Amino acid sequence: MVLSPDGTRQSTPEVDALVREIIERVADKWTMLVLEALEEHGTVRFTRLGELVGGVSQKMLTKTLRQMESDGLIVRTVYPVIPPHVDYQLTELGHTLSAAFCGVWQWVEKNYDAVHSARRAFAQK
Amino acid sequence: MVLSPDGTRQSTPEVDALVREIIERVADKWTMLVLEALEEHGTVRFTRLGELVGGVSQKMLTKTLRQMESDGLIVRTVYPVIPPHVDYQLTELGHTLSAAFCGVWQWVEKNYDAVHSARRAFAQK
DNA sequence: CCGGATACTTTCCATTGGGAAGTAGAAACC
DNA sequence: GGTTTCTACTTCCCAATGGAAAGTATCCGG
Repeated sequence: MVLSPDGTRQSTPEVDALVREIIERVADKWTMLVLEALEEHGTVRFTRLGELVGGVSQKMLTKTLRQMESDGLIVRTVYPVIPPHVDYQLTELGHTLSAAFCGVWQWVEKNYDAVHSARRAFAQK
Repeated sequence: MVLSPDGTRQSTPEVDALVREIIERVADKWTMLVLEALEEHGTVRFTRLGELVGGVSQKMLTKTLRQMESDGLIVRTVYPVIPPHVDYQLTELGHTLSAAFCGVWQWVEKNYDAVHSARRAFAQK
């Protein structure tokens, strides 16, 4: 691995591409909302998760969860019973990503007033 | 405004809706990439910004920039000359959002290896 | 008078995403 | 014994979104 004198990774085109690809995956509203829901509620089943996230179609919820599972952010546990029982929870990696997003949530909670007044000001021009 | 004893805002359905709406706006790949490009390069013109972001169509770049302007994240300055000259820079609000996203960038730089190996492991099942 | 420069805007088409209905299979109800 | 129920999807159809490329406006330099 290419390292700078201070031990951090260097910014090579290859690394940039990898980082960029993850950013595009992670900067997705459903991913972010699922992350939040799981962080707040721990282990949650499919239907409940849909309710917690709110406004998500089952199709997109399934897709988002599969992606997050494949990226190592969540664990999907299937109990082979009928009716089906599947639940989801964050992995350690998922928890760390959730923590990284914490600053963004705080920013929104702190600044939504500012954004809305900016919008009003912009609207009447 | 509704405040908790500790002075933080309470989580009411109205506030949740506002926060949610901003999250959906901000959790967008182009918004995040534009934010990053402007944070790193300061004042940038349209075409250059497109190059810095990379892979963005002019249509989406325009749309993203207008949204960010309306949300008070960036300032758009038009110099009435020909050929046209327009440049963009972060507002103070934009800088604070960029700072909030800092943790996410760091997370990605630190963990993209973990994500990619999770993907490989997931792929062969 | 043609081409170049810049910041869009428009048009056309492929992809994405929402809504609703369908699927599986045992168990509980009538 | 037939029917409804329960959950986690999957599929189908259609509307909305986004990309690629071409068009627009305007002046200046050759």
